[in-house]
This record gives sequence, structure tokens and C-alpha cells, in this order.
Amino acid sequence: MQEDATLTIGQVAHQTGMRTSRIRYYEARGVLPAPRRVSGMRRYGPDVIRRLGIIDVAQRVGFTLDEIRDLLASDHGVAHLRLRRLAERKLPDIDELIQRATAVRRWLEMTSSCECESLDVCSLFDDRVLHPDDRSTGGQPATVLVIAPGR
Amino acid sequence: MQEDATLTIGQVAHQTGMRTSRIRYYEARGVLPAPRRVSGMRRYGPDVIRRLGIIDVAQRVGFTLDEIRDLLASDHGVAHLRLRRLAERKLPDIDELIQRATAVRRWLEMTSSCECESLDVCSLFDDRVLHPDDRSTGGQPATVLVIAPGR
DNA sequence: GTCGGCCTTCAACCCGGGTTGAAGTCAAGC
DNA sequence: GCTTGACTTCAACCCGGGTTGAAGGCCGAC
Repeated sequence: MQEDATLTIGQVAHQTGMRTSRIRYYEARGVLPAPRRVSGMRRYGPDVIRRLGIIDVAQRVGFTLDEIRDLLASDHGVAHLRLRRLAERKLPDIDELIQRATAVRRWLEMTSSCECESLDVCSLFDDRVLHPDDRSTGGQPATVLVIAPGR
Repeated sequence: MQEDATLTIGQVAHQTGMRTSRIRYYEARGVLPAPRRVSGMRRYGPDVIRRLGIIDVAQRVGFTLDEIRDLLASDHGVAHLRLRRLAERKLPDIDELIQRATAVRRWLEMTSSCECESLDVCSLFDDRVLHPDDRSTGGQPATVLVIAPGR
């Protein structure tokens, strides 16, 4: 289809703002296909730029690299079906995250009216203040969002 | 003050629902003071239960163990001042987390109306869809909240 | 021919909050 | 005096998403 596989990994890194180590890492993890090589060195076609952009967005919505790998491996035509299923699985997680974060925010605000001499007597640390009706899902999968993620 | 330092680490673990390894780890990190020892074995006073409860709540509102250590080391009487300062520092972080999580939630919902055959042409992955006005704080400190945290 | 720049692989390290395991110690009950 | 069970220390491992560094390969320009 396209024989213009001319970009070195350094050029791809430059265009995407990623480091070369990250791009190689994606290849090792199976997230990015191994490109053509010229005397051992990777040569990418221009499509890779979009691919990396997709990966970046997918990570920012909380998909893991394994999930992204599977998503990108979708047969042509069913990509949107896989995407939907993945998103549907993530929604409860993100909702719980928002719930928790909102509860934490209220807690942080309440500290401004604390006058306790010692934390030992402070009702803010009484556990049900933070989580009135905590039902830990107990499930294994954990969705993580980080502030100011890995620069 | 109290000479009733009679609890073994196993009993403390049982009462708090924590593992002994976690309690020892807190001591190693300076979060929990080293208790009296009887022939090498730790003996705790009843206060430690409350202390561990405080640590647990503090972690759940996003404080790191180092922050908790400093907080617990407060001189008697100024604890609430330190707590407030810490909470004020955390508020912008949690607000940003909520912002990001809410944007992610909207993105996940939008996938349900995606009909794209390939992700390559899907505007959901166009980067500004997710973050219309992204101004990464660039700051080092990162607040992390996790769904269903370390069981 | 050799210098510089980009590329290669591979192993080790980073973060935070612990857990796991091996090897040894202690006290009580039989 | 031996087993049992709870305790001790210490080092190594776990997770995810990469980064860092050492040691070496390839190529073009001077």
C-alpha cells in the first residue's frame, strides 16, 4: 500500500513529542507493530503518527496498554464495537472514581472548620465521615487516573 | 501515662483489619512510632488502634505516607493547622482530578455513538476532543486516587 | 580513516505502598 | 525437650508505564 516507510524512530519521536524509548517500549509490548528495518534500523510509514496519537488518547481515558493492544488489533469494521464494549466496562470505574474524588473534596473542605488540638479526638478521622456507605467492589480491575501524569 | 502496652502486633492487626506487614512497614517508614518491646517483640498500647485508623483515613483522602508522618508528628495543639495547610495544598489537585475524570466520562459516553470502521478515522481520537483546553500543570506533585485500592 | 550522530539491544532502575518468603527466636503446653 | 504458633529481621518481589545507561553498529561528511 505505502512504500514510503522512511521515518526514523527519532523523527517519529520528534513529530509526536514522545521519546524513542517509549515508542520501542510500545513495540515490545505489542501495542505498536514492528516496522520495516533498513540495516537493523526501524523505518516507519507516516501512519504511525496517527497510531501513536490514538494510543495517547486511549491512555488518557484510562485504558491500559493491554487493552489498547487488543483494541488496535480489531478487525477492520468492528473497531467501534470493541471500543464501545471497552468503554462500557470502564464507565462504572470512572463513576466510582468521581464519587470517591467528590467525597474526598468535601472532606478536604471540612478541614477548614476543624479546631481539634489533636487528631486523636478529631471526628474527621472517624472513618464513616469519608465513606458513609462504602461498599468496596472487591473487584480486581482498578482504574487509575493521575494528576499531571508521568510528564 | 499508660503502662498497658499489652497488644501484640497480631492482635493489633486483627483489630484494625490490617496485616502485620503493613504495621511494621509504617514503623519502618516512621509513620508509626516504635513501640515498647518485650524480648524483641512489639507490645502496643490501645492508642495504636486509633492511630492506624487516622493513617487509613489520611491515605484515603490522598495523603502520602510522608505527609502523614509529618502530620502525625505535629506538636500538640497545632495539628489542625498542619491539617488545614495540607488540605489546602491538595484541593487544587483533587479539583483537577475531578475535571479530568468528568471529561473522561463524557468521552466514554460518546463512544456509544461511534460508527467508525477504523479508529484511524474516528474523531474521538483527535486529541482535542478529550482535552479542549489542556494546560498541564507541569508540577511534580501528583495526587493519585485509585478505584478499589490495593485490596 | 575517523568523528559525530543516530541507531541498536539488553538489563536495571524509578515511583508508592506494601507483600512474600526464608531463616531464626521466643514462650507455653504436653 | 519437642512441637506449635506467633513473633523477629532482611531482602526481594509486585504493579504499570516507561526511562536510563552501557556497549556496540552503521553511515555520511570532513
